[in-house]
Amino acid sequence: MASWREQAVARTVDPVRARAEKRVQGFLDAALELLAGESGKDFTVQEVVKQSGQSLRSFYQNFSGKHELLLALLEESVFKTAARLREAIATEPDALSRLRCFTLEYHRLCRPPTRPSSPRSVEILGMAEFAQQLLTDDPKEAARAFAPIFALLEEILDEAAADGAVRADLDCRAVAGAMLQAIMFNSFALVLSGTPVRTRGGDAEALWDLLAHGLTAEGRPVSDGNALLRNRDG
Amino acid sequence: MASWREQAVARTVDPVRARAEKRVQGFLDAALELLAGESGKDFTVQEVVKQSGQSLRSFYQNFSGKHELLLALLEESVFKTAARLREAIATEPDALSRLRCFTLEYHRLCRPPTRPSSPRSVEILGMAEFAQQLLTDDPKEAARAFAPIFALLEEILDEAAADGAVRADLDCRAVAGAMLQAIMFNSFALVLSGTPVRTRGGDAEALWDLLAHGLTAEGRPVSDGNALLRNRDG
DNA sequence: CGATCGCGAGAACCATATTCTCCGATGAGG
DNA sequence: CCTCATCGGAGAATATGGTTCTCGCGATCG
Repeated sequence: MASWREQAVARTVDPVRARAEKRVQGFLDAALELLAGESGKDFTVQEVVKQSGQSLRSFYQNFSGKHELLLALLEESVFKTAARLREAIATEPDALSRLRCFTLEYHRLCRPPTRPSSPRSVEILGMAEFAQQLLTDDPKEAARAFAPIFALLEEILDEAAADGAVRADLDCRAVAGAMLQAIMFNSFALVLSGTPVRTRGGDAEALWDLLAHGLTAEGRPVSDGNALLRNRDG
Repeated sequence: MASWREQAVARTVDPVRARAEKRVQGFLDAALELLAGESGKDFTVQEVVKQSGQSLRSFYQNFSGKHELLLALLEESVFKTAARLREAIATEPDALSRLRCFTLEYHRLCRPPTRPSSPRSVEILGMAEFAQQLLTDDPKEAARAFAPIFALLEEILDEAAADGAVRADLDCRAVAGAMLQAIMFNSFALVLSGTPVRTRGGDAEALWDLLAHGLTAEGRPVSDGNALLRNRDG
């Protein structure tokens, strides 16, 4: 085989690729800094370029456009988040507890920081708008981007179903989708109900309660951990 | 009282206002046509102007900007939708049936038409993106815009709670918010689960099943009407 | 009749994404 | 060391879409 040719090519190509990836990472980091900054989302390509100390041309050489940058950020964010969630649920004893833990923790990660100075809780935040756009404009890409978290949740659901912790007749795939969207966009629910931005607390538990009593076989006890639901006038 | 002065003023102002409202309606109708057209959302202000046969200046005289046009469209759409839902649930015998009917019907209205040639099912469709933006950028306005539908759902929930058809410890306001967002953005759930665009059918019932078993007291029978849930590999 | 106002036509302006053009630096080959 | 090609930096140019401004005509009102 003529692998010597490949080798020769590789010798020139590899360093180039390495530099390219460093550049890409530079843009990604710059974008993250801007997301973390007070300007929040709505950063412009020019800002990313300036922040990264690189050039506009470099940007469009490494990314086909802003869209691709955002997609890369989203995928990175989802990947890290999935890893973090895996850690978080690792210590839970049974499938139902893991399910609850997943719900509460992911809900927390999808929430804007209570203190604006919170330590870079997640980078997803500014991505929310883009994520929504992707979900409507490019379902295929969106599904791929969220696959890590989705797979994790589906795993847990399958376990729970196998354990008999949740109803056996559930379509785990469909339910995982419903749960993910319910958790990610729970803030919409709060807004729709006119809940002022404070009075935040217990909403994760309320969501879990709603989901759990929909997931749990009728007579079965539920690992609530608390009963924070209160009546409207209470 | 100096109502004669108001009268005098009114005599000049009223026709002006009337013409203004006709103009506004013209822009609204034009926008709806564009939404219905194949170009779908993403219409530009210029297109609306051209379609309406009016002038750009008129537009910015009647609307403070594109944002306000979209807001008006959304409010109109929500209002009509709420009315339609009220009709739809009117014939249902009990609160729980009304709840189920509301869920299925609103889900249907929030769904892109299965046949692209469906008779202008709802105008909300193209508004989805704007609605999301409003929900994140201007919670107060968003809550106001969706108030008609929200109020309707809360009514039904209160009735259901009074009837003992759903758990008594539910915070109806919070649950209404969660239900609305779950229904409106159920398409996100399908996308996240990687469901291809076909295979659509039964997802409204699946959602209702999930919600109902979370809303219904444990041992209580549920007005399912069907049991379309199937296992993933089924 | 004349002044005022509404509004059509469209140019002008601004912000952003995207592309293009020029040019210097760097590194390989002679 | 010299030469040349490629990489990539700086930033001008272009495209699009929202928003504002200017002009002028015609209707309406006093």
